Amino acid sequence: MSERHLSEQEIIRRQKLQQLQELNINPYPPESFEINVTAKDIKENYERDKLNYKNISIAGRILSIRDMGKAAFAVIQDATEKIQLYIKRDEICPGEDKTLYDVVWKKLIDIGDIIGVNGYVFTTKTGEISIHVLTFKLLAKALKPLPVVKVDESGKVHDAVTDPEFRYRQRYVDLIINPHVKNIFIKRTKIIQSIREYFNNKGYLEVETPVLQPIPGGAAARPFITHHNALDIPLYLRIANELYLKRLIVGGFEGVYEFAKNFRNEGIDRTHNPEFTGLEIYVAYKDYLWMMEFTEQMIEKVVTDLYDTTDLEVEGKIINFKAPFKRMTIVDAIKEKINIDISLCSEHELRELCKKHHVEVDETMGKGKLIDELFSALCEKELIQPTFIMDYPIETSPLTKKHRNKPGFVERFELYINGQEIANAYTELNDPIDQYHRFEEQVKLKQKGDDEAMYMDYDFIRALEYGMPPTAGLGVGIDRLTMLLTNQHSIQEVIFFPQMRPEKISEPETETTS
RNA sequence: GAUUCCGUAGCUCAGUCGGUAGAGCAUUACACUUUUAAUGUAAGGGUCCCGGGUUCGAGUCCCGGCGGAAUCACCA
Repeated sequence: MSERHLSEQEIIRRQKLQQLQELNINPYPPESFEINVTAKDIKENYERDKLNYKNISIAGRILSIRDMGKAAFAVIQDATEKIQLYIKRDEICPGEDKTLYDVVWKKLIDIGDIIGVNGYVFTTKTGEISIHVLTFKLLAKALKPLPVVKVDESGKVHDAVTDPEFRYRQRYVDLIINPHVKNIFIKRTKIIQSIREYFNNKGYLEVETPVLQPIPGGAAARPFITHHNALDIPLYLRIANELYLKRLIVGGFEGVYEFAKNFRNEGIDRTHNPEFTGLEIYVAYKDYLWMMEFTEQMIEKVVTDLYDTTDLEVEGKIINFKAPFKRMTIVDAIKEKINIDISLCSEHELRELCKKHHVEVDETMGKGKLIDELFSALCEKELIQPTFIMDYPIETSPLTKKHRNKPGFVERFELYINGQEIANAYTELNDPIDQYHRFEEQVKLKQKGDDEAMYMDYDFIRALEYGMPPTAGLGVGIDRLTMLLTNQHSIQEVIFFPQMRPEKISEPETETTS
């Protein structure tokens, strides 16, 4: 066991812990502390209904203390809000013994400690709704000092902890001291709840499908690989759940969806985390045109549930989420930019176009990929208002049904908002023979060295051979959608514990064991 | 993976030309019965991210590493 390096303040707090125990105060009591009110409730309703707040019980974490001789003020924060406490020595210590105030409160209670209090609500002479404390109880002693963030009269925040490394590694502290952070995550949950409600109201079934998959399918991405000892086989963490949900459509469910943690073994940046949340939904007897309406209504509902409006300011731009959204084919989107119909271009001409517009290409890229690159470079960033981009080239969409009247293209759309891809949807390919050939193409790509090409999945083909009804499917990146709807620039701000390099724990010098 | 920037007290940050390590908050002690960035007086607190190099002397300059951020690349 190595001795942990403790700061001066940490040593003092450990000494206080001992002193508390010597006073027969358990710093970590086991029993429940019953509360009957929240800080938010008090702040919102006390003025209207003062009689209801004569005998309250509330618990929270101490954020600041202002001792003033024989009385003191403190601020505690519960799950909802901050609220001020007023503590008078002679009220919490009515007898001769003033230990509880002079020693326990003034010496042994610190910022960061969690306490429960009983008392009544009143308004101070400066007009702040506060709790007049009659009794208090220590519920948990904090051994590490909490960073103190102060807000002045004008609302300006002083000494805010903004260091991203500190905030992400110690998110628990971030959530305590940066109230807006908590709000982002509450919104994230509301977004998911809103979507779930939308689906459930339509009678679709929420399901669970495997995270550990013998063949990682449904997307083009490098998987994480692991090993199952008992079966002695490799297993992959899912990169998508698409193929399993479609198997359920084959099985007779007519609407299934899943909020799925997916895993991709790729770079980490502002918009990518190795594990992220995808939502996928499949609805039988529908096509991608139906799915477009379904999607825009879903997005409009989510925004309205969240903000009671359909206009949102994101990165300084007003985005209007009122359905219907603009629709445009990928061919038209590019034509609008460079006045060339790329559906008429040969692969060689596409390559020249890419060069002309400084789009990096390599030999392995086919027609579909080149069109995709052109679109990304020329159009993507400018799609600020919600826009469906439709009818993608077939090469990059191996799970999508061929377009009903455009050879070489598929029935696929992506929804772009604020220059970001938010959703991706198809009329699903349900022709088992076509699907088999598409997989074969992917396998060829894999053999050429494309480590993101898809694997052949014979069981999925077998499922399709039993017959899958015509189906529309949709995938939504929940993290990206949350970023958009909470106006956050980085995915790390919408994931509680974003992936980071492990902290290096400096080991003190130890004797090498033989 | 490339480039740029950053790393100093528990937190937020200064640190000049290379010359004994600084402030505010927090902490400790004392005072103070309606304060609110409470106040007043005093005190303690440092692996200047790590390792080399240059130098009489390095928080500061150079090289390497570690960690983080941004941009780019990659990720349809």
